[in-house]
Amino acid sequence: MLAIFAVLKFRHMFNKRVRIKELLSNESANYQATVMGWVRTFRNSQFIALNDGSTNNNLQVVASLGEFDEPTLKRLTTGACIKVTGEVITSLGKGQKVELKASSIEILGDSDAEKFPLQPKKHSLEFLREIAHLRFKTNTFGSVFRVRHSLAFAVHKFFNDKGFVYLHTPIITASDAEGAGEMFKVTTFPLDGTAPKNEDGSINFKEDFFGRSTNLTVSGQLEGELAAMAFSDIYTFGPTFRAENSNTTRHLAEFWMIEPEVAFNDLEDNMNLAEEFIKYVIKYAIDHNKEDIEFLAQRLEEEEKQKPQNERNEMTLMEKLDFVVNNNFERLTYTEAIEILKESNHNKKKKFQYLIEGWGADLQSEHERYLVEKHFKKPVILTNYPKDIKSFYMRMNEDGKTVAAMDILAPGIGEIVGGSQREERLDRLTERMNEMKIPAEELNWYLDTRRFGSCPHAGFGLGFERLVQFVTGMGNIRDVIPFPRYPKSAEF
RNA sequence: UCCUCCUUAGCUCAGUUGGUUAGAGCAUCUGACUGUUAAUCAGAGGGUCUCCCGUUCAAGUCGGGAAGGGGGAGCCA
Repeated sequence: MLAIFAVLKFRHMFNKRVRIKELLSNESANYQATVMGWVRTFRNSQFIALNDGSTNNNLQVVASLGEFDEPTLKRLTTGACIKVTGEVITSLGKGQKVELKASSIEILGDSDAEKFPLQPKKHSLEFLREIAHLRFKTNTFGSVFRVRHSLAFAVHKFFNDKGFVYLHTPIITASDAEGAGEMFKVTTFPLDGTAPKNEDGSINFKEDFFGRSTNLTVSGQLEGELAAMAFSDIYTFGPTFRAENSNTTRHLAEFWMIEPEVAFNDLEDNMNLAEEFIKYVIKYAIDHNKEDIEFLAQRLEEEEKQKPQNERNEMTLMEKLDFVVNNNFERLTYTEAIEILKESNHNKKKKFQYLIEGWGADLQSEHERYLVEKHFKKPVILTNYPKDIKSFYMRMNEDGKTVAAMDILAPGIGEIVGGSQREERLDRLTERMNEMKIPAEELNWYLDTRRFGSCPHAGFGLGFERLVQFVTGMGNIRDVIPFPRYPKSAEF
């Protein structure tokens, strides 16, 4: 037994390192340790600020004068990767409690200081976006992506703890009838015009890889409903794709979506689930990534100082998150929202670009922002929208005019959740599909849910990147996904 | 896709009514110093002013077009 342990121990020699986060949180001193990481700065030919991505806090490595040769010291440039062994001691300087007094320094990877684009100074987010393959090495993106990880983990923990089944819905789909947006085509046909054609000149997809026209998914909802009709409680969490020519701070062509679907839930259950879910994952991030969120909050505060007084946020990032976790979301119907907007001074003084005149129109983002940021100053759940501005699968209300839909609007980013109670009555559903010219034959499999043991059910979709934006305070959605895809951009 | 603003050194930005050799801070390099905290001090190198066309004796500066980027809108998550 002992021998086995010894072998295992030696086999992992190279990785017998201490993470910097652990080393710094353990305040004891006077022990030997090995660390590996990347040089942030090298000051005074003696002090290396070393970072390994476990935290934004750097470990101060001391290379005492005269103990290391000049060629080695020359290679301690910003960005270089090194392995250091030495003694952890109580720091002789003031900026940190402990530091590592190096006895050996090994250069694992050089970094040419004249060519390495990251410097020990502030960079603009636009510049870092151009070098997205290197931006993980900065404090801001270190924090953003550690928070993103925590939120993703919390998503699974929340649903798993509630007994939901995590369902993997297909990324390549055949249905293009959902109307959720423009789709990316998936084909193995050549693009030089030689693809097989039908007599009328259209492409003959019968000869394509799947024997039919296929696309990248825009939503896993319809497939999710199939599984909810058997498991009762399911959720999906995966990539979705929209080929819309959207150039905004809150749209991506490739983004991750969370879509729970729950049998026997009505609209109110659905709202309760969504609200509980959002609060849970935010709380999880606060509890597990306090340092990162505080760093991002400070970054945001400095950014805010550049803005004129009236455009600044009243709350800090941490206050905003605490507020969301500890307060109920405001719930009101579309009809009530229209009344509030119509009677608002903003509307009467004609400050809206699109004035609210009556019932039935879709809300513009200026209206959503007014409700969330000016009127209620908290997240808002809007329900029971006019049927004409919503999807075919949403459940018709008794009034025959509205559907059991709900949108959750968050301060700063707008719509974060879109959901509904689904239309479980086959006759009503097919009627709506006819009205909206949705080809029922193509969705026969979907309609089977209503033919064989249909039941009331509800679900929602939550844009994961918008959630990450909300929690990190990042203004542009392109900065909360590692490798953003958007019109004219698919680098890395 | 529409509206709007921007593009000058590796980065962040100045650049006057069009006028000689286009500047600063940071970064980089060289040297000094050595318990520093985005170290400090001294010096040096670094520019096809995004590209194309035009107006002019003369364009970084004015006009037109293109490309790229930011912000806003629409579509939505």
